[in-house]
This record gives sequence, C-alpha cells and structure tokens, in this order.
Amino acid sequence: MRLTRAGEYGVRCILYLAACPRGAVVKKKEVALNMEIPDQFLSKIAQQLAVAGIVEIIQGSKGGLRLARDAKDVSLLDVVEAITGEIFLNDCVSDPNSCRNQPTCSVHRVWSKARMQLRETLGLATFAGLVEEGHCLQKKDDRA
Amino acid sequence: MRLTRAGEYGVRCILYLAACPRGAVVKKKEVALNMEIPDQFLSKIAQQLAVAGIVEIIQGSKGGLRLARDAKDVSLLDVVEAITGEIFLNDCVSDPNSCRNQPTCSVHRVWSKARMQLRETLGLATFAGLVEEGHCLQKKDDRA
DNA sequence: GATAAATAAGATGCTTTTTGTCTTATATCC
DNA sequence: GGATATAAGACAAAAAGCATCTTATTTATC
Ligand code: SF4
Ligand code: SF4
Repeated sequence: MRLTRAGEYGVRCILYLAACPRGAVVKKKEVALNMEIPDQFLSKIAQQLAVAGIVEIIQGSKGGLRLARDAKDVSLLDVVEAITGEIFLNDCVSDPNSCRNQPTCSVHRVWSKARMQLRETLGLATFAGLVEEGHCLQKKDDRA
Repeated sequence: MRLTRAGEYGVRCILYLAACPRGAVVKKKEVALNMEIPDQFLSKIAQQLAVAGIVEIIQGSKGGLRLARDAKDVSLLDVVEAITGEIFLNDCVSDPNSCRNQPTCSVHRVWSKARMQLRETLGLATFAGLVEEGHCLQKKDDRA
C-alpha cells in the first residue's frame, strides 16, 4: 500500500522539469543528480514517462528530457500511474472475476470509493501547482 | 499500491465472523472454507489479528475464532493495518528523514492528505455496517 | 489419564516484484 | 569523425509476498 521507489523517482523527475524554464531541454544526468535518482534507473523511468506522453526524450549531444505538455496539464496521478500502472487498491476492483462475491460485496464498494477518492486527490495536484507551492528546489550543481 | 492477499484474507475472516451470531466461536477451518482462504495461511493472519486485539483465539477441541470486540467497533482500517501495518502511501510520510526535501515539499503534502482521506474512508467502514449492507454470505458447508 | 480435535509456532521454500547495473548500440551536434 | 547524449536489452541481487510443512501444545470429553 505504498508508492514504489520508481514511482517516487518519476514524480521527482517531473517536479524538476516543471521547475525549469518552460520548454527547456534538461540533461538526464542533471535531473538524476539534483533529485537523487540513480542515473541509469532514471533512463528506464523516463522511457515509461515518454510512452505515457508526459515527457519527450531528445537524443544525441545536447539531448535530454523535456516536458511534452504544459506542467498544468500533468497531474501527480498521471505520473504515478505512468510508472506503476493504474491504481486499484484491491484486485477485485480491477478484475471483477477475481472474487465471486464481488457483485454483492459491501467491502468491495468501500475499496471502489477509496480508489476514486485517492485518484481524485492525486489527479487534482498538477505539477504547475506543485512547483508554485513548493519553493524548495535548490540546485546542487552541474548546470552551465 | 494495492492490498496484499493477506490483508484481503484478514478482511474476509472478520467479515465472516461479524456475520456469525454474536460471541460465537467459529472454527478456523470453517472460515477458511467459506471465505476461500488457504487454511494454514489463515492461522498466521488470525494470530496477527489477535495481537491487534481484534479477534480472540480459543485453543483446544471446540476451539476457534471469535471477535474480541463488537463488530461495530472494528473498521476496515483496523483490520487492514493489523495485517499490513500502518498505511502511509509514501516513505517520506512515515519517515521524515527519508527525504531531505520533506519539510518544504508540496508533493509530500499531497501524499499526507491522500493518506488521511484513505484512512478516514477505511476507518468509517465498520464491520457491523458492512455485514448489514452486504447480504451475500451463503455458507457452503461444514457447519453442523 | 488417554484420545481426539483443535490451534501455535517456527522453519522452510517458491515466486514475483522491486531496484537497480552492465553492456552494447544508436542518435545528434560540431 | 569525435564527443556527448540517450536507447535498449540482458542480467542480477534483494526484498516482499504467499504460502506450506512439521512439530508442539492446548482443551474437551470419555
Ligand atoms: S470479498 Fe469483497 S472486497 Fe474481498 S475480494 Fe471479494 S469482492 Fe473484493
Ligand atoms: S520529494 Fe517530496 S514527496 Fe518525494 S520523497 Fe521527498 S518529500 Fe516525499
């Protein structure tokens, strides 16, 4: 019942990108260093974020990462689910056939509700808002 | 970000007990059979529930399980956390030292809020209410 | 007290997920 | 072509999840 490291790293990555000048290409290494993400691990994560249409990856020298959409159109939910898959909380919520009691189960309904609430809360938190609210990003280094 | 099988089994166990006549001692095997829980696995789970003060385990012949408190005083949250530990959603919510950004991090605040909401929703669902609401418990067998 | 019917407790094992790293290849700028 | 990036796939250690096996203990009843 907790976010994986990969999920957290994805969030940190987008948080960093969203705090950079809009449209700027940022080196993967810079993100990794500043946000304390294992360098190569970030590659895998960035690729998932790219598949989800959240970031754009530019190859070659002068390459790096860039937000694919405006930060106000990327939510915490988008990023987390891009990495860890859709949030369901309980198996029977994703697969009706996983439990024969599902149709009449009162517990099932609680999980469904909890899921909706959680996804709504995460969905309302956009990275534009998160960056504005948090004034904590001191860079360590590395930038020209 | 999903409930473990053990957690789900714990919930099923209490659901079954709460649906039985109040104060009745129910054999572990009966619970396992009716709620499709691996028999021996239920032993481990029941022991955790006993430590948490949710069920009472009676040994010996004529032994079995019994709710330690009234079903209206046991919530879904109680049972889930008894089995899987306290819900935090993200590491930095349980351990302030796990991330140096924590004090000023806006993402952290979202996770804290989401956690409170989730725990509240699960906490409001009592097994008395769940049993009343769900009329799905057909027993398969085994009872005299 | 012996027997039968239950649970307790610890060790063990298999599988899946998580969290990475290593290596080789490819793209782009100059 | 060389320097500087990322891509992509294989690999692997560690942790978590999901049980099961075995042996011991407790209790009711005869
Ligand atoms: S018993 Fe209810 S909550 Fe549990 S898996 Fe089945 S439908 Fe879902
Ligand atoms: S960056 Fe924010 S949300 Fe992520 S671990 Fe640190 S404090 Fe928590």
